[in-house]
Amino acid sequence: MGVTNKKLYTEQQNRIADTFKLLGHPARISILEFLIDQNQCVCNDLVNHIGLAQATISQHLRELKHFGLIQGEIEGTSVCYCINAKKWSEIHHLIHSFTNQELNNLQCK
Amino acid sequence: MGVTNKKLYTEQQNRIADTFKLLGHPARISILEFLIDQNQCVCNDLVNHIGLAQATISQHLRELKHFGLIQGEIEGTSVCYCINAKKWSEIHHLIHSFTNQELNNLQCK
DNA sequence: TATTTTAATCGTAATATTATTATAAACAGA
DNA sequence: TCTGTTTATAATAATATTACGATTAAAATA
Repeated sequence: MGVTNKKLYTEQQNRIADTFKLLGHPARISILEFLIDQNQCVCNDLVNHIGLAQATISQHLRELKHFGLIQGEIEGTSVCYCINAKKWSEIHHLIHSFTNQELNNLQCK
Repeated sequence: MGVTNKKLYTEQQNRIADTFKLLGHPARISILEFLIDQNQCVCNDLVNHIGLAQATISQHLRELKHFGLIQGEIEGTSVCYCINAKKWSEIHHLIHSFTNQELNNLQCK
């Protein structure tokens, strides 16, 4: 138990859920907002801005990176991160296609 | 450890993350899609449709209900669930306001 | 070369989540 | 009333997530 059985769902359902899950932590929301605002930044900027331990920020950055939502470039001793605009757009459309669904004759009687 | 310190983030960031988190499981995506498609349904319909144990479906329904995204009405021995259209719309707008943000001069050099 | 800076990773602990079976409660119908 | 149906909840187990400190690795700088 405790393990999600992905075979019960369609690929699309898993894709949507995985995307929502990635965004389902305030640290990652904060990181993304900071990146959108600042255009780019370095790991240490986020440590100072958010107030989590460096290792924790690094862990969140790794998740965002593995998903392809951000990318990092080594610049000397630091790593410059920015959002991958293509992936951001993909995610936006995927999420929008789900939340934008029309509810027709709802309301339980 | 293992506990998210919500005080590090703004109310809005927590609200957005909580919303994404709620939607971050394929069973709940599947439930919502079924409800959108069928307009309304009963717990047992979902058990048959998804293939999880009844108690597990009930647990997911409870989370969606606590969030206000669905509502249930007792009808004899069963409970008729449907989506709360107002909350669905709120969530749609909240999420959209986040994912729709413009990325200006991105790309790490 | 030695030191400092920066970020990734390892090891670990606390907590949360997901799933199950068993049980209880509420109602319908024989 | 007794029985079956339906759903919720309790108890529990497995796994995932989040956070931290310590360590490592790589590059810049003294």
